[in-house]
Amino acid sequence: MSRSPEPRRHATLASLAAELKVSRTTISNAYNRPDQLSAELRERIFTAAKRLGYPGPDPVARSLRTRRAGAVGLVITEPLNYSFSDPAALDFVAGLAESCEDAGQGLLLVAVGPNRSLEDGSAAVLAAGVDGFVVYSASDDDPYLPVVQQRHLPVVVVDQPKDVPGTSRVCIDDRAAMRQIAEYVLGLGHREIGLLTMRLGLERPDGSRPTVADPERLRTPHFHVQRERIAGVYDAVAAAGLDERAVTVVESYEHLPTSGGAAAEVALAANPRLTALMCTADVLALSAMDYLRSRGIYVPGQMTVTGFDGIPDAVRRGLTTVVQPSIEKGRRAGRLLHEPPRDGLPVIEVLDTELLRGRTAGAPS
Amino acid sequence: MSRSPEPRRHATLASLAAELKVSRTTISNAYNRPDQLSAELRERIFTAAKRLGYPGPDPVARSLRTRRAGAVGLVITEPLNYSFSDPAALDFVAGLAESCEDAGQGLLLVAVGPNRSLEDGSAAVLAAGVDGFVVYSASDDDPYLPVVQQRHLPVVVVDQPKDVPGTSRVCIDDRAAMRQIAEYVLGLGHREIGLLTMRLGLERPDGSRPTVADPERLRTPHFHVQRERIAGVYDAVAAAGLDERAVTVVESYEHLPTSGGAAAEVALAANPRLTALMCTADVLALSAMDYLRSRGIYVPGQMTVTGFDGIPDAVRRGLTTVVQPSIEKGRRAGRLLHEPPRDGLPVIEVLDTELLRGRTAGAPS
DNA sequence: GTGAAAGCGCTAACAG
DNA sequence: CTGTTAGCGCTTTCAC
Repeated sequence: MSRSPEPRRHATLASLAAELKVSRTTISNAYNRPDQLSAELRERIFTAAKRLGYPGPDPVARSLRTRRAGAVGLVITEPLNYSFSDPAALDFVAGLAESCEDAGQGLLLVAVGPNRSLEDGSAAVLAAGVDGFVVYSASDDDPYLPVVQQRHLPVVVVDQPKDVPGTSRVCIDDRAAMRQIAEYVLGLGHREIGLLTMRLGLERPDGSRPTVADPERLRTPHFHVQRERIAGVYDAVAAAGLDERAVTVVESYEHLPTSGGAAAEVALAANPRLTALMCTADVLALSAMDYLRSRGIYVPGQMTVTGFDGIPDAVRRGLTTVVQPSIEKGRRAGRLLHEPPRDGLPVIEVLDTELLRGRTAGAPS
Repeated sequence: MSRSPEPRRHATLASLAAELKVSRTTISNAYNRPDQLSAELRERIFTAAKRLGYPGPDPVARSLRTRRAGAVGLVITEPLNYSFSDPAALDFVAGLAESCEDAGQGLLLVAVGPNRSLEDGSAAVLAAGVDGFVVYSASDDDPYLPVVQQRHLPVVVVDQPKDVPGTSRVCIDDRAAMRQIAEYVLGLGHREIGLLTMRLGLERPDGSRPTVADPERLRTPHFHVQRERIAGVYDAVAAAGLDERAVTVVESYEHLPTSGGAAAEVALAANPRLTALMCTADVLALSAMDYLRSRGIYVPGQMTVTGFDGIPDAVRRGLTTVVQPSIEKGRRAGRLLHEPPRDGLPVIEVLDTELLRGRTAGAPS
């Protein structure tokens, strides 16, 4: 395989300088400070570079010298197929990517996932050539967060965990938003409500069937977001003067297209008198709707269903839900890293949500 | 803001070595070759590291030394909202991410996009600290490809462009797959076919309304994949002994949820006798179906609709389409980078596709 | 405009 | 098991 003038070994800034008999500074300037040398010389340098196959200053060496990597690390602990199948998470990533793009920064997906051991994942965090991290929706006891913090780089947390000292966060008021939609549902007259939620803890208990969560479990401190959303429902229930037992919480451990249906089934089995199924995520609600339809249960006539997130699919299908600005979350997280507040103090940005009154909630039959 | 024992400036391997009065090698070994020193010493080092806030060897410096960045660069020229709204593209990214994760490599989304100038985008490619690149579905004249090649790193191209010398590629046989589904449609008896396709060129002509593509345009060499799929239809048409004019090609420049409907409208206006709408992407087909329904045109009774990709939504809605293994494409692309063939020769991997006979194709009315 | 000197923080031989 | 010696390829004062 003979190619065109293959460079001896590998062209470097120094070899180029030697070839042209100019100083390394001059070559560096040609790439980084065009105004520091004559246009002709610059041209001559670029020509020689092309001839020698010199691709320009080595990014890694430059990073070492300038102490800037030009990239942001994104740490998502959830399995990738979780995140890539949840439109809300995806929108977040898209927003973050957009913001990075605008700032000319790369976005590095850090190889942290359930396929890998904690050790490997930590190594990946430690080995990431980035200027800062975004940690997306981690559980309160996420093992990677300490590792991220160990890097002493700027960090922005999205959604959860709450209360990471010295760290900025972008989030919504999950509790208030959920309370609002719960009040709406209660206002319609529902008194027996199923609440379908994502897993509340990092561990995956027995198998993977959804289970009814007992009050004990509802208090365990893991996923702050789910907890807050559940708390929002209880807030509304209490405000309406109802008993806590009006709510049947079902926890789904998996994140499949059918998970919501499975959870709905469990909820209805646990309490056949339910007239409303509230869900902490649209994907759950849509799946639950599919299930209900397959069972010939009419929505909203026989069953009210609500979601959370406001993903396009849900909006299209008229789901009554809470719309949260997922893309904007991503953008904000990026901006917090790219243009940190002057005073260097951590910031908490709480974004607005909106109750979307769709066609899936009505009075109980 | 007074913190706990804040390190003087910034702990480094050298400062740790000095502190502990051991050689730098020993510290390095503690992190990279645990078997090269006693367990106690290693422990002692880690303890001191924690105390000084030393996060372990600097990734960038290590990369410079080892000549490995531990990350793969992904170059997608399409606008991000394109890619993030196309489930097939997304599946590809998920597959690639999965493969990177398994290999312990990061995945760097390179800031190349329409928001940025060619110059900025090139700079991003040149500045990416990666060990190789994946270029996803670029047009034949994509301006970033030469820049990627300039880096002299391993490159894997996905789908297109074809014929990049010395570069491996993962793809499917678009032409044969499309021919197959076209033959199926023709076999049902259709003789006037609308073919809805994504944009064929990099530029965006007048505005953004879909347009009927003239034969001239069909020959312009830009997006190889679209071209091949169109060619597959013409193959089938020719094999059936029909005239080329049996096909009305409509090109959509945008990539919105409604683009397929808009293209369908244009196609039907151009030739009201159409009995089938074939699409080069499921997203187009699904949107076209929505449009048809809104116009009271029944599928497949009054209009046959077919897609391409086999995205979950399409499968769920019973679309007749070609299923391609998007996730596997991503995995393969990653593997080609992580475990390159021994002989170093470029490889072309052609993945299998499958015709899915759904519920949206029938005999013409 | 250009060059010389001094590292950025680390790892990889190779000796001891 | 530990230390010594050399850089990896680049940018950045600071003189000239």
